[in-house]
Amino acid sequence: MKTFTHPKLEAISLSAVMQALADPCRQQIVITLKEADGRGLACNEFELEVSKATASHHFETLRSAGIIESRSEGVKCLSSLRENEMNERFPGLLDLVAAEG
Amino acid sequence: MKTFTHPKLEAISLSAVMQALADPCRQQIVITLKEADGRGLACNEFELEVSKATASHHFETLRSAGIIESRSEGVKCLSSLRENEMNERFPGLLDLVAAEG
DNA sequence: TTGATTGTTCGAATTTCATCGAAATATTTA
DNA sequence: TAAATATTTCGATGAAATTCGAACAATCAA
Repeated sequence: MKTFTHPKLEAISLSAVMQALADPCRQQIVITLKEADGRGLACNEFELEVSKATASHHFETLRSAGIIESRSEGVKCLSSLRENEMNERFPGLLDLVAAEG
Repeated sequence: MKTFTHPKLEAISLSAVMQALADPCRQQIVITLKEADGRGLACNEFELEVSKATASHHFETLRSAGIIESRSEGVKCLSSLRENEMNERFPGLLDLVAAEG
């Protein structure tokens, strides 16, 4: 069973977050997660036009930047937005991304 | 006399803006411009720890992303934030950067 | 236990990015 | 006109990011 690590709120850097959110594929992930409204989504619930290896990389990028959190559940990996924390650290930022969807 | 081109408001993309703002050196430029409160600043008024060639590249990146505008004045190049336009297109985004300063 | 499903990790190819020194350009000043 | 100043452009380099296929690992279902 794979476990994921997530940075603490204070350790989240603007540079890493901006970098992560600059990619259209990762923006799409954030938009889809926002629509899911807190429910954790598995990788195949995102309509991404990249290989699973690439998708996995994008989730890792968003996770290490502090934007999403992931947990294993059975054979799946459920991801969700760290929306409250992101709004505390960078108010309004996720909304800007969602507004592009 | 060098003239600069600036993208129209509608042509400003979130990806390009995020990408531009992900770099610490460019964040510093934005912070300094915000403090200048609308006054155009020449390159040497920023305390950047990079060569002039690199600095020029960073200004170009911010310019083509739509974040700053530049104009030649004599031998200098004065840059300023496109703050009103950025606040219209991506409300609050520049403030998030400034808050890191 | 065999197979199907889900996702990660590895290794490699390609592209993009940050950086610099040197040369070029434009403007002002002497 | 020559020198000084401010910045861009060029060409190169090394580092980082994106992408993929293939191999691997874990779980579930038959």
